[in-house]
Amino acid sequence: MTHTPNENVLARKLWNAGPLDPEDLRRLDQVIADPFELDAREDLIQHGEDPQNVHLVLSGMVCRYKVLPNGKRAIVALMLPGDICDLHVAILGRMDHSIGTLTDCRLVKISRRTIDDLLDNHPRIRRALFWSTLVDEAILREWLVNMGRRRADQQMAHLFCEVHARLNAVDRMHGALLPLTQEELADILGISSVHAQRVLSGLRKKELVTVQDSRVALPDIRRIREFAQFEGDYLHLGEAADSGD
Amino acid sequence: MTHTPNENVLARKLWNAGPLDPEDLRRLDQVIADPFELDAREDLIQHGEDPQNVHLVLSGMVCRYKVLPNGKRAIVALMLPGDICDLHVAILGRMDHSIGTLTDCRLVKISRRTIDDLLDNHPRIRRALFWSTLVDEAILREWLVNMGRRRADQQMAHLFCEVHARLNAVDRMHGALLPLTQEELADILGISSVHAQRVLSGLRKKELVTVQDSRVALPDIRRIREFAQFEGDYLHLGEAADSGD
DNA sequence: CCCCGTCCCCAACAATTGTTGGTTGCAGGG
DNA sequence: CCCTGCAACCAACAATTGTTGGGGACGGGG
Repeated sequence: MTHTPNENVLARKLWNAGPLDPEDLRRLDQVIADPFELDAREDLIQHGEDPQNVHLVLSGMVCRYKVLPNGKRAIVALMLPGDICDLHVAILGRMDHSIGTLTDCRLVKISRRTIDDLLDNHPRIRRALFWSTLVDEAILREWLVNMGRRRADQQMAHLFCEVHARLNAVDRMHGALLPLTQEELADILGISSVHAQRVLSGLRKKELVTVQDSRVALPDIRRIREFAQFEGDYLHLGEAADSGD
Repeated sequence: MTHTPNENVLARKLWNAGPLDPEDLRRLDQVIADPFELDAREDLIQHGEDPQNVHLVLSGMVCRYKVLPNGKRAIVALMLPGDICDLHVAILGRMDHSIGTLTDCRLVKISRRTIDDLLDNHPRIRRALFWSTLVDEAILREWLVNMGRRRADQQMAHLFCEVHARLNAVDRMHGALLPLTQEELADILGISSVHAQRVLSGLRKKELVTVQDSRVALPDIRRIREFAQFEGDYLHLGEAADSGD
C-alpha cells in the first residue's frame, strides 16, 4: 500500500519518505498550483548566476550539467517529475553548475517564502524534503560508483534501472524511459556518443532494452537488473524500488 | 582576514561559511571535547547498518566507499579534518555505503542530541552545517565531472588541487597531501592501481608533484592548477580557495 | 520540391586504460 | 637472522574507449 493519495507528483514523491497528513497534501497542492511550460534544451539557470527561485519538475526531464573549457559536457544529475532543484540554494549563492531542460517540461517556481513555510510549519514535509536531498546525494554517489567501477554496458543498464525505479516511485503508469539523444546519454555516462551507440546496440542485441524513436523500454526488469547488478537500496524507496513494476 | 579564531578544526571549517560568535565557538569547543583514536583501515560503519552517531574528523583521512559484487571498490568521498559524516543520517536509516579510515585518525562521536541542539539553538552554526552539506554535494558533482570528462592525469591533478584547497581552508600549516597508497588513489579516481602508478609518475616527470614515502606535495600550485583546469568555485570557500597557499 | 540540420548508425584506426606477471625495497614477526 | 606481506614499480599484451569520417533517415523551412 504505497498508493499515494492523489495526482500531485510532489506529494507522490514525498510520500516515499513516509505518510503525510491531509493538511500537508492540501499545502502541496497549493505549491504546484501555478505551473509553466518550457521547451527542451532551455536553461533554467546558468553557472555563475545567483539563483532566485527553487524549481519543481512536474513533467519532463531536467538535468544539472557542467561544461568544461575544452567544450565537453558532463551531466551530473537527472531531475524527474516530483524532483526539486536546490532546496537550500540560497545558502551557497553563486551557482557552480547549470540546470537545463532535456525535454519539453512543465515546471513550477517555488518562492523562498513558500520553502521557508514548508520547512518551518510542516514537520512531515520538512522531513520528507530532507529525505529527498539525502537521496539525491546517494544517487550522486551511485553514479560515481557506476562510472568508476562498472563496464559501460552495465553502467548504462544501471542508469536505465535507476530511472525506471525513480519514475515508478512517482507514477506507476509512466510512459517510456529516457527520451534522450545518444549524445545526452553519453554525457550522463561519461563516454563518447559513438561508444554510447555501440553499447546501446549491444544491450538491444541482448534484448535487455528496446528502443523506439529514441525512447527506451525495459522488457524484462528482472533480467536487466541482474545484468546491471542493480541494488535499489540507495534510492531509499522501500519496497517500491524492488517491485518489478 | 579569513583567519579562524582558534585551533578547533570544526570551527575553522564552519568559519568558511561565514563568521561565528564567541558563543558559537564555545559550543563547538564542547562538541570536540572528547575525541578518540582509530587506526588506519578501520570501518566506522558498514553498508546496511543503522547509524547511531554522527562522526567528526579531527585529524587524518576518512572515506566513504562501496564494494561491488565483483570485489572492486569505489571511494566516493574523502573526509578531511573538520568534516562531518552524515549530519542527517537518522532520516535515511540503513546505510547505503560504508565509511572507513584511510589513515590513523582522531575522531569525535557526536550524539543526535548534540546535533539537534546545534541545529535548533545556534542559527549561525545551523547555517554553516547546511553550507557544508551543500559543499559536500558540490564536490560529489565535481568528482563526477572529473571521472567522466577529464583525462586521468588531469583528473588526478585536479584531485590533488582539491585536497590542497580543502586542507588549506582548515589548516594553513597542513603537512603533506594524501598519505594514500596508489590503490586507494586508484579507487578514488576510478582507474586501476597500475594506471594510477603510470599517471602519477607522469605527473612527477612533469614536475607537477613530488612524492616522498607515499605523500604528495605540490611544488607549484599555479602550474598544477592550470594543468588540471582547476576552478575552485565549487568549494565555495571565498578567496581562500584561490590563494596559492 | 529541395535544402539543411540533426540524429542514428557504422567502420577503421588511434589512444587510453586494464590485466597479468613479474622485481625490488622495506618493515615487522618469529 | 630469515621469512613474509605489502606497496611501489615496470613491461608486454589485451581490452575498452575515443576519434574521425562517413552514409542514411527524417522533419522543418523556404
